Amino acid sequence: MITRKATLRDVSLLAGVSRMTVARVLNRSDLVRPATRARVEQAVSALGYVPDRAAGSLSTRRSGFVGLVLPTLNNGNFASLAEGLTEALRPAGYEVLIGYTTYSVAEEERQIRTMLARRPEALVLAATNHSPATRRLLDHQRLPVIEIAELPSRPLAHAIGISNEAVGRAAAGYLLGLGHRRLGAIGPGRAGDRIDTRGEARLRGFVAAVREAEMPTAVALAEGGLPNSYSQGASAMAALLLQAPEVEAVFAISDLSAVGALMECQRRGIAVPDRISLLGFGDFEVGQQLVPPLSTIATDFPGMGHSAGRMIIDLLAAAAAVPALDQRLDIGFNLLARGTTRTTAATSHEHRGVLHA
Amino acid sequence: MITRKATLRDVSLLAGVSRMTVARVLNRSDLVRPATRARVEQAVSALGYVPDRAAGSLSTRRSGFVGLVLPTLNNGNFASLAEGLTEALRPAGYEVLIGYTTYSVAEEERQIRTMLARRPEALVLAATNHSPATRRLLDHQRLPVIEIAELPSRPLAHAIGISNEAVGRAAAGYLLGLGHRRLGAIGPGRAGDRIDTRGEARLRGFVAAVREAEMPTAVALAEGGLPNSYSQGASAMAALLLQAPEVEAVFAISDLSAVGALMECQRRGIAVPDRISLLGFGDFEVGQQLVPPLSTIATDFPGMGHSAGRMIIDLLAAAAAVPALDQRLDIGFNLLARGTTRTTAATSHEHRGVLHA
DNA sequence: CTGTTAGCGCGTTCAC
DNA sequence: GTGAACGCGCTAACAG
Repeated sequence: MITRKATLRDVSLLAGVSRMTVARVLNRSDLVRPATRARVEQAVSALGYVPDRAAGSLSTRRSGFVGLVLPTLNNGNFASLAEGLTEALRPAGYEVLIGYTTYSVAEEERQIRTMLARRPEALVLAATNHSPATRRLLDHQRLPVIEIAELPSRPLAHAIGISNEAVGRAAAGYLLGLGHRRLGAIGPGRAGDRIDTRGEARLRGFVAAVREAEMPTAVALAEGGLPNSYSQGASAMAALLLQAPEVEAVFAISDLSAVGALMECQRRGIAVPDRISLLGFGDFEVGQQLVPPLSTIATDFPGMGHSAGRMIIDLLAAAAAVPALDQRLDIGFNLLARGTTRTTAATSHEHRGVLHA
Repeated sequence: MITRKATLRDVSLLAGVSRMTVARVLNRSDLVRPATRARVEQAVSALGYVPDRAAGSLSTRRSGFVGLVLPTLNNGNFASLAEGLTEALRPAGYEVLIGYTTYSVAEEERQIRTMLARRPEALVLAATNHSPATRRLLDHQRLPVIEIAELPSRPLAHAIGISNEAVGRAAAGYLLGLGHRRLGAIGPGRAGDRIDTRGEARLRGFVAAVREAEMPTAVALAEGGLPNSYSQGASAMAALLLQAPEVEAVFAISDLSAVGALMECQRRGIAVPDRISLLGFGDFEVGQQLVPPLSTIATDFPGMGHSAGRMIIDLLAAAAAVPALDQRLDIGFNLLARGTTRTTAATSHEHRGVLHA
């Protein structure tokens, strides 16, 4: 048994053919005689040979990688997005290289730089505020970049997602429509350069819409920095109740915090939705099971990942042709009125988000 | 502006030096005159040059990758494990390449083969039942393999984790110690070749211990296949109540199913823990916030990932020296008696898992 | 159908 | 301090 990893040459020697023939067998070219092919395949399995893609990539100039940069792995929505992207890309032979930034802009820059060294064929970014250096870096590479889960005002190139500000506005509109007059929100915390820009956009939209309706609004931010979590939702709810004891309806930037807030209400004997209506975002699975089930705003995270994958496949196939125009795909959102928001005859239970195709 | 991606040569041409000098600057060698270095650095940033690691790896024969194969991304415990591993490895310059198998043995084989083509320097596997082909494949590669989150009876090499069977036994022992006599369990479903072997090991341990105590036990498996989820826990609980209406204490294979089960009880007006004690596994964050807070068995997933990272760094550093013996690290577990299990004077609230060092 | 030649972008000698 | 030559393992292009 040889002591280093088997190479194409080892296989070719064992099979008594040239390296090129082995390569043909491996790449399913049908210009190889069955008998030769069999000898090669036997040698491959005898040696436990696995082709070295790094070497192959160097030659073909195609890495087979698509990079995905997420704020965190520990969030079901992003995990679903990653799975959707992976599944769309797998049939086309691409692998997804996942990095996470803990919501830090500086860390995003580091991650992207590290990924670029692996020569990804496309990049999917779930953050939308990038450092100037990141923007410059990306400008120099000729590779498709898709921003996802938001529709940035200053996009790098393509974007697939929703307007998080519109989500916040929809939340406000819905709660006001229910007849609530004293609104509140639970927003994401910050820590250093770690910022949940999408969450803040939802919060911004919410506050703006409430102000425009000339209603009072109170906001409590989760302490202890990101990522959003159940316990932060609970303590933010406690803070909100201190600040605005008469609050009637609360929009939580994430289901994670909404669940924590709901539990805090239960511990305090505050009836939901009778005394306080509660609305989340993200449609996390746990929300459906809670008693009462959580009202939330849903958007299709696996679908976003999948769309990004399809877009990448198209973009890469058409790369030789006309350079594509930057695309912008709004996948919309649904407000799911379940058990934590007061019901009135006046409100429908399905509120389609706007779709700018 | 050049039209292809910048290379070392492009930088060297622009800076008016040789490629070697650029390489020296990039690799922080101090044998370069400051003035030369400055010129090079300027050229690098002007071109937005990022070194090609695939080419570098080919030359150094070090990919800088560590592969991590998970059952699913959509599980907080595995996400934490991945983050722990990534953080331990980052300072040493390794990147983590994550793949997931949806609990399928065949898919694991495919994933591992794909990863091996990227020449990882080590592999961390969160599954413990591998196909014969996978075992053969791994035998041919000379690379450290760590199985994680379980201590397999037939390990490939190194292992870091817990005995999931011991977890099940501890669950049974604890519930029996509380005075419960009619026990039940909610276990993982199956679908085709998708199997949650760790979950099944916990279930096996639980059932064995109950039988040894000569008590009756009922088991309901979640329908609809993997992964485990909140809704499956709810429906499994419903099935269990049908099958064994008088059940007094239930062990759920995962907090995910435990939460679903708890909610199902709330919907049916079944008092927890007064009528039924409920115990989960995994210490998911949501459990702490629930009312009542979920009793569970906790183990340190980020810590496991971190330990694996440290082990890999050590193994790789010592690679030249003596081939290391296979290591086996039991990180133990804690039973956290919170609000969903009946309290008796006889039980302590901390039950340390056995530690076989 | 099969083999030969050249080169992908970088690191590692060794000279200068 | 700096540079030239060779090779990592593979594939593209052409020859036979």
